[in-house]
Formats: sequence, C-alpha cells, structure tokens
Amino acid sequence: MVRTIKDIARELDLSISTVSRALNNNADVSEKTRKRVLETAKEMRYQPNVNARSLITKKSNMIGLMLSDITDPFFSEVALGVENLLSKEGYQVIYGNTLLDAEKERRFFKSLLERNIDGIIMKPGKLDDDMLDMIECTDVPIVFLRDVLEEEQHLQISSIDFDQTAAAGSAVQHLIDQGHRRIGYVGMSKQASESKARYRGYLESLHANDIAMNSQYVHRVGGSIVHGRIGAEKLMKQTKQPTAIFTENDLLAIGAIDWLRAHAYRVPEDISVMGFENLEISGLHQISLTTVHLPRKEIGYRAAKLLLNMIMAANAIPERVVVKTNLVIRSSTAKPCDY
Amino acid sequence: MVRTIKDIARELDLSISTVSRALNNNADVSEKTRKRVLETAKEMRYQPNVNARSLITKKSNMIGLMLSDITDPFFSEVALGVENLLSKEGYQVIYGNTLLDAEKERRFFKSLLERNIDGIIMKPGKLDDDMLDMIECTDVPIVFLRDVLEEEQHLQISSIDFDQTAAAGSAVQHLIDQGHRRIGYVGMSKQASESKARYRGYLESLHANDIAMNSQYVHRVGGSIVHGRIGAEKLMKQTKQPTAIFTENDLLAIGAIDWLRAHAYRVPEDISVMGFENLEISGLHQISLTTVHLPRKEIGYRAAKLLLNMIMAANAIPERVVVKTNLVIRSSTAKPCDY
DNA sequence: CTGTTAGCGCTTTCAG
DNA sequence: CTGAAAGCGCTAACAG
Repeated sequence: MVRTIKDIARELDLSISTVSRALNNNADVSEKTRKRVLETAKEMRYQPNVNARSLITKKSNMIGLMLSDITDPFFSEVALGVENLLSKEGYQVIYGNTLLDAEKERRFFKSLLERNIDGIIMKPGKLDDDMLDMIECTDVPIVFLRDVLEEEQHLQISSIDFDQTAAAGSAVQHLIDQGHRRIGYVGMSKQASESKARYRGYLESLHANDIAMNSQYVHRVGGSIVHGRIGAEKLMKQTKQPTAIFTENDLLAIGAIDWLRAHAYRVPEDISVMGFENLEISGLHQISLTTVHLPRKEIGYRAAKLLLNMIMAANAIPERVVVKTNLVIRSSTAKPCDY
Repeated sequence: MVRTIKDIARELDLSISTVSRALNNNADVSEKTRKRVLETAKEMRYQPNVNARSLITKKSNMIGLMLSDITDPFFSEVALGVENLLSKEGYQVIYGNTLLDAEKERRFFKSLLERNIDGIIMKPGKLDDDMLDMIECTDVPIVFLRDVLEEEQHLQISSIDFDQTAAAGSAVQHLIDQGHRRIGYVGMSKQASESKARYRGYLESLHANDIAMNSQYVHRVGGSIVHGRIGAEKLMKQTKQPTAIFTENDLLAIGAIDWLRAHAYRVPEDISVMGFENLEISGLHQISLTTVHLPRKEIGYRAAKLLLNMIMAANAIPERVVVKTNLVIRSSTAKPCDY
C-alpha cells in the first residue's frame, strides 16, 4: 500500500499544498503543522513519488553512465568514482554497458533522454549520424570519457581523457631508448577509439626514431589475457622475432608474458614487454610489469565534477580536460640481449 | 527544446489522445493518422516522457542494483550480467555502491523506492531494523545476492548465492587432505556476511578433522592484494608457522604469494596457498592459484531472471537459489614439506 | 500561515 | 476511428 500526500492531507484535514510544504521544509508552515505532518508521514510510511516531482521541477536527479564494459577494471573504477561523488550530491546513476555495439549505444542513450535525465557521462564509440544528431539536439549536459573527435568539435560537450597517443608514444619511446628496434604491437579491436590513438603513438615513436613500421609486428586480437597469449604467439612465430612487445593494456601484457615464460622465453632478458594501464596486479613480484599509469580514480571523479559544473551553470562553456599519465618502470623491460 | 504530444496534436490538429494512441501502436487509429503522427513526431524530434507515463502506468521500467563495490571483480561481472539481461527486457538499471556502509545502504534503498522502481537486486549487509522494516513494507520485488538470514526468513524476497560455508569448507578440506594441519586464515573485514560464512566453513573443516583452531592463525585484514601481503606477513611471523594459508578471496591469495616469494618462501614447496573466487588472472602461469570457482556470470544472469519472474507473476513464491561452486586445483598447493 | 487552483506530460475511460 | 475529460502525485503561483 503506497500513500500519497493526499492521504496525509485527508488524515490531518489539511490541504495537500500545506502537506507538500511541510514535507519540503518550506518556511511558510507553522512548526506545529510541520511536526504533525512529519509524524503522520512517518506513521503512514509515506514515500514521496520522485517521478511526479520531476514532472514539475524538470529535474530528475538521475544521471546516465554509459560505458563499454563494467568488468573492465578501468571503467569499474571510473564508475565507482562517478557514483560516489554524484550520490553525495543527491543524484542516482543509471548505468549501461554498450559492449561497443552501436545499436545498444543508441538505444541506451535514447532511453536516458526519455527519462528526463539531468546529465550523461559516456564513453561512446564512433558516433553515427543518429547519435550525433541526438547529442546535438538535446540540451542535457554531456561529458565524454574520451577525446572529442574532429566531427564532434561543434557539440556542446565536456570531455576528459588522457593523451592516449602521447602516453603510448612515450611507452614505445622508452623501449627504443633501451635499444629496441624491433617492437611488436598487440592491440584490441580496431573499433575502440583508444586503440587507434595508442597505435598512432606507437607509429609516431617509431617514425621519430627512423624505425620502419613492419606490419608483421602488429596484431589486433582482443583485450584480455587470453588475447595477450595469442598476440605473443603470433609475434614469436616470425622468423625475425621482435625484441620487445608493446601492448594496448596490462591484461594483454600479462597474457603475453605468460605465454612467453611458458615457452621458455625469459622476460625481460630475451624479450621486453611493456603494458599500458597499471592495474593493481601489475605491481606484483611475479609480474612486475613496466607500464603506463592511468589515473582511473581521478578520471571518474573529475568526470562527475565536470558534469556537475555543466548542470549547475546553465550554459557553462564545455571543458576539455586532459589528465596526466606516467611511465612506471618495473622489470618486464630491459635492454635487448644483442645490444 | 523538448516537444510533447501536445505539440504534435496542435501541429496536426488532432487530440492528444489520438496522438498518444498512434504513438503507442494502439489498434484504434487509422493507418493514415498513425503515419502522419509518427512522421511529425520524428520531424519534431519528439521524445516521450517516461516519467509522466510511469505516473499513470505505475511501472517505471527501472530496477535498482545495490552492491558493495563495483570494482570488485565478482560484482562487476554480476552487474554486467544483470544489466545485459534486463536491458533486453526494456529495463534500465540504477546502480549504487554501499561500500558496506549501512547509512549509504539505507539511503540508496530508500531513494530506489521513491523512484517507483520495479524491482531491486541487492547485496545488503546486516539489515538493521530500519531496513528490515522498509523491505517488509514495500511490495517491490527484491532479490538478495546473498543468503537469507534467520531474521529475514519472513521477508517476501528471492535470493541467490552459492553455499559459502560449504565452498570454503571444501577448500580447507582439500588442504587437510594433502596433509596440512597448521592452516592459516586471511580474511576480509568482519562486517561482510560472506566473510562470516567462509570462516565458518574453515572452522567446520578443522573441527571435522580434529584440528584445534588456533586464533594466531586467523587474521582479518581486508580484501585486496596489499592485505594479502599483510596477512601472509602476520602468519609467518609466528614461531610455529602454518604450512598452508586459506584466503577469503583470490586477491588476498595473490598478495600472500607475492609476499611469500619476495621473502624467499617457495610456494607450494614451503607453504601452500589456497584462494577463493577464481579470477581470470589466477590461472596465469606465474600465479597458478588453487582456488574455488564461483560462477559469477551465472549468478548475475539468474539474479536478473529471478527478479523478472517476481515482476511478471504478481505474487510469485520467492525462490532461494543456491548455485554450485567447484575446486580448481592448480599449483599453489601441495603436500606440506614435513609430510 | 493555509487553501485553492492550475498544470507538469501522459494514459485511459467514456462518449460520440 | 476520434475527442473530451479525468487524473496519476506532486509543486507553485496566487489569494486570503
């Protein structure tokens, strides 16, 4: 049985507006009345209907969080940070996994708009015309968890990301600095935007050091441990084996190391492996992965902040935030053996 | 600019009810009218207001997902499974992290009810009277992601879990079967309900084998890698060191192994380590953890199923589902050296 | 300080 | 097949 302010009003022989005022801590209510209302509200187990309220106030106090996959440690930390901050401000978060499926993405985004959502934090893939159109036409504040692309520059959105290209580039540069010139690349699917940017960083560092790109050394296999194994195997099957491997994320690197060690390659003596992400496990003794640290918590927290800013200030200027990464040098990388 | 059915009605000189019917694929509308409505709806970028609809239909098509911490791999997989299935059925999921804080738990739960939520999947801690009361009084379908306790038996809720006690017990039994009698225990905080149940399993297996419990061997330190290190250190500081360690989760086990190897203990030759959870990384060569496999995906999926059942059938009988676990024997455990 | 009234955007009778 | 009217639960002027 669900009670409404009407029930309280009838019970106390008051008007519903007085009840509403009392419940909302409005000043224009006598202490006595307020107390009576609050008491009977409790007794009757009254629960406000937030939807009805939103209908009038035009605020739902809900925000949407669209990400590719919540089981990805990167996104789960972002999701924690976002929810943490936002719930403190009285917002609830509707979350959805797109799994990089454009259709799911569109559907989820649309449903969010239909919910009268107050803001959206999202990690979209490549936006098709439909999505571009929806984003352009809504005035719901939006924060992208990735770079804003060329064709999206006109959108009124904020964004937060680290410089994927520069971060990947510096990782590869580190390998080159150690003397490596045959550097393998193990990446995720081509669909992911960060994948492209990281690959660009790889290419740029090769180019800056006059190393020719060898497509035999580039393998896009997927994003988890098992794919790291596959990637390593493909690379080591070459006649001219690489002396170092750069992977697009730590799980790939860990998988690669696992395969290498299982096949009697020593890491880093025979081959260096460089990760990207700095997961907690990457610091373990047995793994001790050289990698790039990504400030996941900071990204989640600041994404929420950015959104709150946009929600507060009617037409705040969209911000484009770039956070810093840094190289974490451990013992999965070393000079090449023939150096 | 957000359009309503009113706008469409005015534009087409129709009544809002006709527009509503057309939009909702109601039979009682001429093909011609429906087409006109659908077209102008698209043109005007009309978006239904789902909140307004819920007000009438009493269905919000939202469900709540309350868990302790989304970055916990166990819960992130559950969260993925839940969202996946539910989004297919047209539901959206509001998620929140309680971080085992009773206050957050209560607040989040309450906000869910105020949203006219259609159902809730939750992993609560110990329920205080407030929570018990709220759950008792609502008729929102609820699924617990843990065992239903004594004092909760009367609640109309479904639940899904594996048998924590039996699973932990079988893990410890495996150690005993190998000849271990001094078995350390590294656990999370006492607050967590699963922690209690797993500890009980440990005790039961000791008892069943006439092994006296030694409180020096029991350490509750926390739930992640760093805590595993701490736990291992505390155990090995004993004069009479254990020959095996059982941990409440894989990350603890991984941390323990890390500390042990860093301090020149061989695993499993000098000391065995048993995990609990079977994370993806636990299968890695360098880790190769003996552990208990928990069917996370299945739990998420079936939790969503249970909830859907309750939502569909008005007063379905609550179900209590117990899923199976199984021991995964790898190479972090062996006979004790003095055996 | 309190009540009356209107209306948020939508669905749903009930007439025609 | 279409329209008028009522109302979901609530807030927000506007009177008094």
